[in-house]
Parts: sequence; C-alpha cells; structure tokens
Amino acid sequence: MLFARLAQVSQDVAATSARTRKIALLAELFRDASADDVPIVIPYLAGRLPQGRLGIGWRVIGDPVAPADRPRLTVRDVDAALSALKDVSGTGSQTRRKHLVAELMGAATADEQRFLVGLVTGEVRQGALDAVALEGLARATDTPSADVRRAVMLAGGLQPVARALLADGPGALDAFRLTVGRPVLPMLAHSAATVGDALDKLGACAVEEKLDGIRVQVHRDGDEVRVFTRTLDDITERLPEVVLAVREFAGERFILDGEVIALDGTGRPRAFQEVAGRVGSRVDVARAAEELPLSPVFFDVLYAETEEDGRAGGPDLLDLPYGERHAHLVRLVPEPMRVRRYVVEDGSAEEQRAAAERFFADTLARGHEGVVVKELPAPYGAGRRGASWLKVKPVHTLDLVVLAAEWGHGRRTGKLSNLHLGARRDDGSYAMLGKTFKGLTDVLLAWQTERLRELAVEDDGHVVTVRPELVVEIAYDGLQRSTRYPAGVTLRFARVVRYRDDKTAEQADTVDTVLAAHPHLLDAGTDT
DNA sequence: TTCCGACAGTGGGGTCGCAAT
DNA sequence: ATTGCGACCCCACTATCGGAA
Repeated sequence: MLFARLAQVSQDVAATSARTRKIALLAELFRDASADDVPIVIPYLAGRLPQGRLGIGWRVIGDPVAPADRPRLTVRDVDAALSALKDVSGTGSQTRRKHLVAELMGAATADEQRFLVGLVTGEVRQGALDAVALEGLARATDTPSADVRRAVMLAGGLQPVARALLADGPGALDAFRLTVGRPVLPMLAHSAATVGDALDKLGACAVEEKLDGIRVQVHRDGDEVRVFTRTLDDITERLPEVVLAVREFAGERFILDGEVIALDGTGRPRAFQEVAGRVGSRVDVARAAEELPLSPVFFDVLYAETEEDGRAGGPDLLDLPYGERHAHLVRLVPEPMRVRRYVVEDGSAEEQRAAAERFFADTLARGHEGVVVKELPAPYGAGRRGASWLKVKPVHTLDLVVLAAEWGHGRRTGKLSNLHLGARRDDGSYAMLGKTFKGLTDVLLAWQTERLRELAVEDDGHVVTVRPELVVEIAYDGLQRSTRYPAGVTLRFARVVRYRDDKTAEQADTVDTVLAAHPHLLDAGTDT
C-alpha cells in the first residue's frame, strides 16, 4: 500500500467528527490493505510508530526538505526507513541520522511529509484510535463487530486479529480463544461517588477492598507461571515471589486477576510509589525482592480446569456470573491471598447497606484506597470499562492559589489550561504542590484564560506567571512524596472543582494544614 | 425525542533504565 | 557522575457521537 494513501485517509478522518464517516473511511482503507501492511498501518492510524519513539523531534525532522512531486513511498518503505533510523545510535551518529531523515523526507510529497512529521513527533490527532479502527475492520471484512471485539480482547490487541481477518476472512476469528499463557485485556471499573450510589445502581453485589498496587493477570500451566500487567506486559521475571506463591495453589491450569501490593511489618499497605518502584526494578530482582517483598491478592478467575469438568461448560469462565466465578476462586486461592469482601443481596435492607458502609470505613482504616462494588450476576467484560464494577474512593479538597498556567495543546490551543497550584506558607510566600488541567468545562477554560491574562506578570510562551490572587477548589486523592516540589509532597490526581470567588488568597489553605490532613505520610517521611 | 454508554483528548506524578553529555 | 528522555505504572474529567430506551 502506498504511504500517500494512508496519509490521505488520516487527513480525511481527522477532518470529520462523525464516527460513522471515520469508520467508512477506515473500512475502505482496510479493503485495500494486505495482511503484511497491518502491523504498520494499525499503529500509524493510531498515531504511533511500531518502533516506539525514535528519539528525534523537531530538531532533526523539522528542517525543510524539498518534497517529491509524485507519491512513490509504500508504507513498508517508510517503516524500513524509520527502523534504520532507530538502529543508528552512538557517537557521531547525528550526521548519519540527519542524512537518513533528509533521504526519507525528500522521497515524500508535501502531504506525506506533514503526516510523517506528525507521526514522529507524536502529534497525529484524528479522533480515531483502536475502537474506530475495529469497527472499520469489521465492516471491511463483513464480520460482526461484536465478534471482532471479542477476538481483540482475547488476543490483547487489534493487530493480530486484523492480520488474521485480512489473510483468511471471518473464519479466522475461531482461532482466538481464551488460552492459558496468552493474556487478555482486563476488565476495568467506573467510578461512583459513594457506596450508597453504587449499591443503588447494582442490586446484588460484592463490596471488595480496592488495593493500591499494580494490577496483575497470572497464568499457570503446571509449573509454568506467567505474570502480566494491565497493558499485557510480561513481568514474570520481576516477581519471583508471586510465581512461587501461585505454584502452591490448588489446580494446575488457571488464569487469575488480582493486584500486587507491599505490606509493612504490621500488615498495613505500603505507599503505591514503593510498589511501583519495586515492579519497575529489573536489574537486581533478587535484592529488590528481599528489600520489598510483594504480596499478590486475587479477586477473580477467568479460566480454571477442574477434576469434575464436563458439567460446568468448560474451563473458560468469562461468561459465568461473578458470583460463580468467585466460587472457583475460593477453591483455588487460599484466603489470605483473596481480597476481603462483603456481599450485599438484591433488594438489600437498611442493615446491609449500613454494613457495606462500615466495610468501606474499615477498609480505609486499614490503609487501603477504597472499595470496588461488583455486580454478582455480571460476566467478566474483558477489555471493557463495564458499568458492573464501580470503584468508590474518598475525595479530599483544598482551596489553593493559582500561581501560573500553561498554554494548552490540541483543542486547548490558545487557552490557558494547566494550572500551577500553591499553598500558603507562614511567611506569605507560596509552595507549589502540583498542577492540574482536569475538571474544566469549555466555559470555565475560556473564563480562566481571560482572568489569568489579567493577572499575568510574565509569559515565556509556555508558562504564564500570574499574581497569586485567584483561589480554586481542588479535589485530590491524597498526598504522595515528591522530590520535585518544595514542600516535599504533591497532590495525587488533582482536579478542579470550582473557582472560589468568595475567597481571597489569604484565606486559602496553608502547607501546614495540607500536611496535617495526611499524618500517615509524615510518618512515612521520617524513616529511611 | 431524550438519555446514556463508549471514545478520544488533555494532560498529571513517580520510577526505572539507558543513552548522551 | 549527571541529565534527559521514553516506557510503564497509577489516573480524572469533559465533549461528542450515535445507538438504546
């Protein structure tokens, strides 16, 4: 396939906001694509490169090169050129890279150059990622989109499914079955404000601990155990203690869904940052495991072979109600490695609701993040952010002062978007606690742009510094330790609730009150 | 006709590990 | 030795389209 074709379709897709039109355009493209084009075309359509980032930006690719007058590059030509570019590294490679870039750009038309620059700098935005591409693929191959979606969830991505469909037609989907050793996209949760709201929506459900660690999907086939993350990265080699623990479970072949966390000497969970650091450590795993052992805790099972199979409909449990899947979990996983839960029956009486609230409070008191309320009759919605799982977390708020704001990108171009948030110090100065761009409506975005411009004292083209007068109410999930910000802490998941026109900067919250609201963090900060 | 689920976009902080300086 | 940067971890929220109700 010609690269120009792809560049043209990308431009057309970006130019329309109608999803149906985007799908039709992509379907046309897929009809003309060969199976071999797929591993290149799919990432390009999503604005990604199969090679990942190339380590070059405007400095290298921004130099103008006379465009070709006729398109002749194929998508595979471009892919090969970018691979070559990625391979060139080491001292004295700069001129070689520049040469390769000039060669590629010189072979591209003006339209192709624009698309290439967008790809390399990560600025392709066309309102069509995998979901729209999936629909287009279904249309192009005359396959029901629900079938394609299920295959994608089981394959862990669109690419292998697209390749199979284009090479062999709809029949190829049969090959995508739940298989031990091949990860599937995990089910995700929506949010609810309170436990009561969640119960109102769900009926019969289980209220479970929400643990603040790293999501894991664990596959076991005899002694062979593999551990995958939420994005299906294989992290088995980094978690030896999880492998050992799972080998002791009852059952030889199964797939579990859970979380790994770290516990301190008293059984309280350690900070997320510590767990993430441990899971990210690859060099000296044995030492890292000794210093911070991880505990796997499971809440679901997707596949399990049993001795008395034959009556239950096979080992694939995805379509079983959660209540029944949990019975399998109990059979496989010993109690301390299952999340704690409280079951609420349908049409629950007041006592049960009160008990669910107490479970939530107790879970927080034990140092965990919150709860997830799960509908018991619901199947496992692989890869979906299903409405049958609702997470509930406590929300804290602060009144902070806007110290500066950054010019936005994309649809926020020309708007002051990302706010720098400060808390007062005793001496009247401000300590920056972090940034946020979340929670703003278009109306509020326009308003704050105007207002902040009035307060501006400096604009370096990226950050606009303002007089510290505007007070904004910020919601956040907690504090985490920081080496970047002066108070040694930063807000986790900060978002705007509203502007406080009724408050002056002198009435905003102070660093001391912020720290006092999170005493556990101060404890953590004192040890080594 | 209205409602609501699914998506895309717009970025936040931390950590690790590698390449360049 | 330091620094910059990409890749992953965690993530909230709004606007929009289009099918469901």
